[in-house]
Amino acid sequence: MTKAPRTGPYICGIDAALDVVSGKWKGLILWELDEHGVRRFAELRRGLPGVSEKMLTQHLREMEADGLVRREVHAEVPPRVEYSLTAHGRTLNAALAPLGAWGVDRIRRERSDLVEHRDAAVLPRP
Amino acid sequence: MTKAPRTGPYICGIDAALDVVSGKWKGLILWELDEHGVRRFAELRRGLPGVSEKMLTQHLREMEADGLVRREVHAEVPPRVEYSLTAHGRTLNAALAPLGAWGVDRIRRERSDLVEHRDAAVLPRP
DNA sequence: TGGGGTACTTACCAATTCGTAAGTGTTGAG
DNA sequence: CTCAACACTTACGAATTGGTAAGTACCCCA
Repeated sequence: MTKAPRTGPYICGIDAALDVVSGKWKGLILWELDEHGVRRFAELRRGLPGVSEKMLTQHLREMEADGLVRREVHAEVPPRVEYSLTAHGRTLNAALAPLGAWGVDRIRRERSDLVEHRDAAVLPRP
Repeated sequence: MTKAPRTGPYICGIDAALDVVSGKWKGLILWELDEHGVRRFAELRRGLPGVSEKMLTQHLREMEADGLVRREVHAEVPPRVEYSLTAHGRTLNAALAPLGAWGVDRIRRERSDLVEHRDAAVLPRP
């Protein structure tokens, strides 16, 4: 089933913002769409390694309902659906930038603190 | 039980940052501690209306393990435990500020869009 | 003697979130 | 004729997350 529509008002701005961003892939979806401008479903799928079709559609629908993502269906065959950010979605991405910077900094700290830690490389995207 | 230690590396900074902030009350805890500097357990409890003791301790322990919160126990009776932000925690709060501003803006939009909407007032804290 | 305040912990349960796998219907390529 | 690609939807179940309630141990105040 889809996401519960959140009962009760928000307590603060962070609360409201985290409500639309939390979801296993939403941050990445935002990033992909901001990077490429327009993406088709299968392109997003390939861009987010490990995502399932179910979660991708579910997240995209929620983000559309939240006014972050625009969904354009072209009545063709095979079907073509294009996703892009709305103006509101782009402002969210901008607001997330400092948090992303904080995150990469944190990753850096972790990797220098921990000695026993030689796994896969991290792509330092914002 | 407590939180699973997250398998696999982070994909990007947002990913890493959201990992430490997501949790029903963590944003509010950060805000409370930043606002007051130092808070005792019961003070935090009173500051977060609706939180249970279990969730509060659980979140505080996780945030301590993540290096965001400092916990000082004073060997007195009755017990006194003081919580405050570390430097790292304060930088996180700074990085969250734009997101908070985005959130209040979003709340404002919502409330002017929706007509049938006359419930409790929202405290517009950052 | 009884109640409230301090800071928790534990057990159990409910709700939410995520993953896996399969099915849908059409088209073009081999 | 068969299979892949497109963009999904549905059913089921596991994992994670959060809520409720009770118990702990000690003290102060009335």
